[in-house]
Amino acid sequence: MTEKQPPPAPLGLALRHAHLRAARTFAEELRPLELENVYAAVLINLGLLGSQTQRQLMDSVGSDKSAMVRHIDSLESRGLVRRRPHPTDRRAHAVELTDAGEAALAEVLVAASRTEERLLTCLEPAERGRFRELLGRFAYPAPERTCE
Amino acid sequence: MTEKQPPPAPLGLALRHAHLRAARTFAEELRPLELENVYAAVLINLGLLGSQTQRQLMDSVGSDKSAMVRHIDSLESRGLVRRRPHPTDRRAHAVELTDAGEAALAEVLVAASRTEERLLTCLEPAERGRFRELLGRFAYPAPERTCE
DNA sequence: TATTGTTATACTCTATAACTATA
DNA sequence: TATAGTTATAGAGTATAACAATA
Repeated sequence: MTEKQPPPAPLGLALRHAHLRAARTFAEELRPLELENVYAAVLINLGLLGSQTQRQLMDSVGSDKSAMVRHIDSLESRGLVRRRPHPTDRRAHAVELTDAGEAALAEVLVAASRTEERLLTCLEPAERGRFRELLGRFAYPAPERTCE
Repeated sequence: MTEKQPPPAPLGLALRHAHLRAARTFAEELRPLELENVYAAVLINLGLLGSQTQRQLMDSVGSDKSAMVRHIDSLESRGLVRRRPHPTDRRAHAVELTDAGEAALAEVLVAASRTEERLLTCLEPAERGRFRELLGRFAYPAPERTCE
């Protein structure tokens, strides 16, 4: 096989590898909790932002709406979240953490911070904040015309 | 629903959104070619690195080995790649681009560079190289003990 | 013994579309 | 008319395991 130095990987491939690496590390850290990455992401979002509609959770977690129905079903059957009537929109559900969900979230946050610590050892301490900041703007572009 | 300012997203979630955004943009640019992202990634890798085993392609594209079998099957049935006997390892296949594959690759590279241009408009020109560099080290950590 | 590629399985996600009840 | 949530479907990916040929 040809043995060349790998040229700079295409941006999309680098993002795929970065995401795979992060997802695998997170999955390892979550294994003792018997929680999958997506479920952990839902709990984290509910913890950060409080009660959310399924629509909001879709957007913040990045799953589509039928997947989100199943995720909430699973989390609800495990007693970690509950669906409540939305106070102003009768079509929507307000999904919120139960007490068991709050407890699970605390463990998830520990797993998440251990994950980030492991992932970021690749970068110099001074670079870590810069990377997060650039990644944040790349991942969540402001809806201005500078960013289509 | 609670209306707080979103705190800095967890690293893993930001990577997921970043990858989703890139994958969707790339899929849009690839639509006229009737090629899916993974197939394009295989072609790009073959173009960059020359003939590769399926094992090598798995690693560089990030698919598992049974998925890679199907990808190569599809690309081969479209006449874009061919499997050749590996010169030194008789278990392995040397996967290489056909002439039609080289032609398709040229179009894929145009789509890829348009994609990157669109994606990176979120960042100031001066930040783009920095982001790629940090992302590259994050995604492809050197196998030293500084990076587990 | 370990690895490359192949096949098969079960499970999950994605994309799509319909449907309801609301807005 | 559009949206939130639900359900159903087909297609593709993932994870796992087995297997043959070869290292």
